[in-house]
Formats: sequence, C-alpha cells, structure tokens
Amino acid sequence: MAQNGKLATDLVQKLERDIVTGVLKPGDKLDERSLSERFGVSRTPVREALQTLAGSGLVATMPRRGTIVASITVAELIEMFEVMAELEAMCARLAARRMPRVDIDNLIALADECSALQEHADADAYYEANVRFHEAIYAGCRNSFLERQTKNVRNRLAPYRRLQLHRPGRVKKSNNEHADILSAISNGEADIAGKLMQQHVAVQGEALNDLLAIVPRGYLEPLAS
Amino acid sequence: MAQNGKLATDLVQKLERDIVTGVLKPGDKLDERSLSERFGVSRTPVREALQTLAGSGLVATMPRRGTIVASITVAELIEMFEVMAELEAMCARLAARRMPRVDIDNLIALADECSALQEHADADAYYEANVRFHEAIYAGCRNSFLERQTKNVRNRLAPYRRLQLHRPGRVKKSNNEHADILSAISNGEADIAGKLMQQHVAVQGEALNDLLAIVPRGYLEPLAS
DNA sequence: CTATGCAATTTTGTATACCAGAGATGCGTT
DNA sequence: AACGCATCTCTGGTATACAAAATTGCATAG
Repeated sequence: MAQNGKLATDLVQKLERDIVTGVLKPGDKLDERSLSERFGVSRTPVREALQTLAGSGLVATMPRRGTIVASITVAELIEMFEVMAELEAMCARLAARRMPRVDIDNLIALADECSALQEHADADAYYEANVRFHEAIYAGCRNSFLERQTKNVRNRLAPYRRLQLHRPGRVKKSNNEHADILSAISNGEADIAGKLMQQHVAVQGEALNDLLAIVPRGYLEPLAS
Repeated sequence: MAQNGKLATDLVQKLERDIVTGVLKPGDKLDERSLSERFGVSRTPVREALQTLAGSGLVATMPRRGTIVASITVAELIEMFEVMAELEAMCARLAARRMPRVDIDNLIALADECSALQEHADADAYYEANVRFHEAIYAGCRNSFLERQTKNVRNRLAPYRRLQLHRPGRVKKSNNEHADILSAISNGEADIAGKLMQQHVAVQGEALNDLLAIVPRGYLEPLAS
C-alpha cells in the first residue's frame, strides 16, 4: 500500500514486527536520531517509516514532541475491540459462504494445532497458532480489502490481545470456541459463524475488567488526549 | 492520527479534499516538484503528505515511478463496497441503540434536507446532504474509532460513490431508503437499521453493472496490478 | 520503415545541513 | 524557600543538495 523507498520499507517492517510482537511496548519513545544510527541510515527514511506507521496507527507522533509507540486510552481500547469483533465476524460469515473445501481442511489442521498446544499451557505458542487460525479465516473471506483492514486493526490491538490469553482458563475456552466456529464455517452456516466469532473476539463484561486489570502501566494513557 | 508537520498537514487536507471532491481524479499524476512549487514549499513536506495519503489509501505510489491518485480495480471496488456496507450497517445498528434523542432530531432534520433537495434533481447538492446524513449516523454510533474507519473507507470510495447518484431514479430511491433507516434508528430497532443500511450501501446485481458502466476511463485499472 | 539500444533528461530516494519550537535548567527576585 | 522568567539545549520540521533509477527520445542498423 504505502510504497516508499526500499530502506524506509524495510524499517517499516522491522518496527512493525517489533511493535506487534511486543519488543517495543506502548509508550516507548522512538527517537529519530537513535533509530537512524541503529539502522545505519539517515533520518529521512526513518521519518518516512515513522510517518507510515503513524498512518496505520501503530505509532503516534506529536508535533515537536517526538514519536512513541501508540498507547491508547481505555475508551479507544473498548471501541477498537468492538470494531475488531465485527470485522472478524464479517470474515467468518463470508468464509462460511466462500471458503473452498481444501482451505477448510487446512483450517481444521490449524485448529488441531491450537488444540495440541493448548494442552501444554504455553500461552505464547498458543498465541502464534491462534493467529494462524484467525488469519486463515481472514483469507477465507475472499475479500482482500477486508483482510487487510482486519489485519491492520488486529496489529494495533496485538499488544493488548496478547495479554488476554495469559488469563487463567482463557486458552482452553478460546480453543473450545474455535471448534464451534470451525464447524459453523465447515457447514456453511454463515450467520452462526459470524455470531460465534463476534462473541469469541468481543471483550465484554467480566472479560473486559479482567483485561484492563492486567494491562501494564504505560500501555494505556489517560482519557484526556 | 498522522500528526506530521504543519505544512504537511495542510497539504494532506488540501489534496484529500481535491481527491474526495473529484478535482483530482483517479489516475492523475501527483508530481512532487510541481506540487512543491504550486504550494510554495519544498519537496519534503510534499513527500510527507503523499506518504500519509498513501497510508490512508487515497494515493498509490510505486517506487521510483511516482505517485498517482489511487485507481482501483473492479475487484477491489466490489470488495470495498462490501466492507463499506458492513461498516455503515454497524454504525446504524449501534446508532439505533445509542443515539440520544436530540441527535435523532438532528438526523430527522438532515433527512428532511435530503428530501427537499431530492425534488430539485440536483445530484451534487443531494450528494452533499446525503453525506451529512450518513455522517450523522456515523457519529451516532458513539464509537469514534469506527467512525474514523468508516470515513476513511468512504473517502476512498468517494470518487465512485458520487457517480452512483447520477443514475436516473437513484436519488429518489436513496431518499426513500433514508426514511426507513431513520425510522428504524428512531425506534431503536438495531438489527433492522443495520440490515436496511447494509442494503442501502451495498452495490449488487444490476446496480453494480450500472455503476461499472458509467465509471469513466482511467478510474479503474486492469486486474493485473 | 521499424525496432533496438544507448544516452540524456526527468523524477524519485537518500543524505545532510539549517532553522524553529518546546521543554529543562538555573538564576534572580520576592 | 518558592515562584517566575530567561536562556540554553535537545529534538523535530524544513530546505536543499546529491545519487540512483526509470522513462523517453534519438540515432543507427536491419
């Protein structure tokens, strides 16, 4: 999409990965000079990269005050999860209608992978497999624009979403929900698949309170922005 | 969101307006040098602005080959309308549940405005009022993230959406649909409001063919990207 | 007359230098 | 001792200069 120069593109990908995987945490300062030295390029491509990331919402830059990894407010977090749930629901609905058999078989394999990892109570490994399962459904909707939009929101929520699974019992519950979603998609029951996915992703009531309770300091900023 | 320098921000807004309002058409070349001369600034803020616009998808830049106003493929157009319909449907659903009375009254006024303009068969004036009506519903969903996402997609579709209303009879039909949507929102019937909005925005079957038929040359590019 | 290849020009991508604004720090005054 | 103002420094914003790549046009050969 944002096709900048080669150096800048590389930087975008590296920084994106670091942010999504949690190496860089919300609130971390991204100094242009240090970045340019660290990567051995001038400030220009660094600025372009930060610009691009700001466009996708992963970082926030205040004029004359520098750039930081985007930290969002509680209100925004709730809003974004609300939208995320609906986008994924749409993916699931469309996937139920459009996903070819061979891809469904692949989806089944990914679900099995999740189940296998769930036994070992390794939240991080499960998280990775979970991402693959969800991405397979994004791809199944056969709407690459929707797929991009969904991934974009997912990336922005990644630092927070990762925390969810560290709640005791959540991994098991998540895995059970996968089974139901999978069967709905496999049976072509679009509305059911959508509804299940919506509930799977939405963070409401108790779950929201639990999530907010374990969000580290600095991941959220006060409402006054 | 993308807080760049003052000059760059100005440029973003100007170019955005020109693209959304159709002054700049899909496929138009955006030369950095001419733009910098035209606005009396150096190339740097121009590049930043183009970068930002590329991030939001309004322009496309190919490395070493320059930047043009984004022209999308038929496939993308269909995909984007599909997502747009769902985003607006979500706005309508939430608006039906959350919109305060006073805002609904305002929405009624906007619908009346549309009706009044519809009589005069002035497609452009109707288009503007139509935008205000829809934006009031975006605001009514009380989810500013969803509002931003929706507006972003809407902007990208603007050059094509504008064409829709020039189809004979479409304005009248659109206006009738507004009335139904309005009453559903007013009555708090979320699912109905969503469904109506989805159908209102979606471009399917005959309507899609009609739209494609009147899209000017250059607005669409061949599928091979 | 056409096609291919080379060269020149145009335009983008990168680096660097310069400028301006915001925050920090220290000194003076009350 | 505390508050306020001024200055100083650090960081971002802008301009410009330079390098690399792509397109275009012309020339030459088939």
